[in-house]
Amino acid sequence: MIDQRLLRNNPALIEEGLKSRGMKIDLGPLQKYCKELKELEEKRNLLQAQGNSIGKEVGQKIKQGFSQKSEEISNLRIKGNQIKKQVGLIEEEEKSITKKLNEQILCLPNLPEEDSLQGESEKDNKEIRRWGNPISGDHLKEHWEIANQLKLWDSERSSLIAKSRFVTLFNQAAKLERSLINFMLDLHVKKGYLEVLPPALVNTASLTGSGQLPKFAEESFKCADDDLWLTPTAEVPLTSLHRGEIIPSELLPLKYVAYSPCFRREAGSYGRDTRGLIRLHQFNKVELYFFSNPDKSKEALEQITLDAESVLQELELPYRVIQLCSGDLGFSAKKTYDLEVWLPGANAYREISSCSNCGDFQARRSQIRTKDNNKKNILLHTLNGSGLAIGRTMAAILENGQQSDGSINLPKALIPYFGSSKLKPE
RNA sequence: GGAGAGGUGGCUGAGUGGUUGAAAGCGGCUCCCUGCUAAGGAGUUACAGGAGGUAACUUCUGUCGAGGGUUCGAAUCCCUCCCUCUCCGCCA
Repeated sequence: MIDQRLLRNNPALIEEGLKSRGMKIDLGPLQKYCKELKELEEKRNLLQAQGNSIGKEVGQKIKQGFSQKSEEISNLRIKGNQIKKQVGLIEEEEKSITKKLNEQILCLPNLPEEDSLQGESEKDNKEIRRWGNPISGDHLKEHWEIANQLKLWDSERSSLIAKSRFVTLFNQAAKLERSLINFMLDLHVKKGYLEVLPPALVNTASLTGSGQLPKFAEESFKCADDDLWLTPTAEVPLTSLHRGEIIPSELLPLKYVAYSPCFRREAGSYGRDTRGLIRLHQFNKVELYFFSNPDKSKEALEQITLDAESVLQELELPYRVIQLCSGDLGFSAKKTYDLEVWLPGANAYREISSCSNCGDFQARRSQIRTKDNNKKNILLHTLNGSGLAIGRTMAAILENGQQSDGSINLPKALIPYFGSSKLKPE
């Protein structure tokens, strides 16, 4: 969420930030709401102070022996009632303005980092570095072709069970999925992350806190009879892990790693990536998360990105690191690096991880704070990164490890988890 | 899902309408005493937000699970919800 103080005092700065995301927005009305709210609050505090002193006065008078029915006391009562009415009116007004304000302010995205990479879209993103030696050739198959030959999964049966864009893994693929989850969790725990297994269902407050609601309701699956949604990413429960807390600065950064299934409706992507493991309604993901001191979050983003990269390196998968330009940033992000893995069958790099510094955006929505050097409460910064998306990792392993005999060579790091160095035709 | 009990400051726990933001104890902090430690003594100590001040601080508001209500005044009375514990039912 955008800082209301900034909105009151320096809306031009916000407009500039939003413009670099390609948004043109008149903040005038919002600014007006904020100012009105501030004035109403001051007015209400004043009245409440008066009301409080009347209450005290009545108490004192009664102690002195005045009767409940004496004129002095009934006069005070009348005065108190008047004040109460006025306060009630102000509160109603505050509520209605707050509602209007929230409808809009909760839909404003985060502002890009001050010295951010400017650009309109994907085409303006910048490659930061590459790793590994990508293989290529016309004979190389896409991962769903490999899957068919090795009988790794079955999409028709998945439609029978659920619908399209779900997958049911069999045999070697099921085990490989499980191996990848364990491998990634172990790797990150070794680097100092605390392992968490959060609920897969989250409430509306959690989704609002991390930025998915209210704007992207159509992207998540909602339970009909409860205030619960299927989590679209472990970023949501991890943010809410500390919602409303003030975390002592000496405990920061808090580093978490969580495995979770992720559920996305993928509304509006009907034609895209219909085959294979790239775009599904349900997929598994291992997520990295930082609660950071505000002045350390820039370094933290580099760290979380390196930690995500280390998974690809251990798995011997070539990749590149892309910095997203301002126009391509996600809703909650200030700065983002995407990791793109090489898929030789598709002859392309595909996103497999997204590492973002959200600054105080989610922290403000979720009221997660820490103390600064003067022991003042300040919002902390949150960061998240996939480490990694499991399905896409499996696709990359299949495509990169394919051999002419139809088998798949697995990365050495997986052998202890999978129990074999190859996927073999049945 | 049903029945009962409960949710108070960092912790334990008292408080059922009136200067109660809240007794007491523990813990924390400061000072004193003491060769060191232990013990002892004196004092101090909730949190959040706003306004003012460079600051120490001053001041206002709110907060006793959450949200409403009654009242001049609510931790205390009423309603709704959430959570915890015990028992029963169901279930992996």
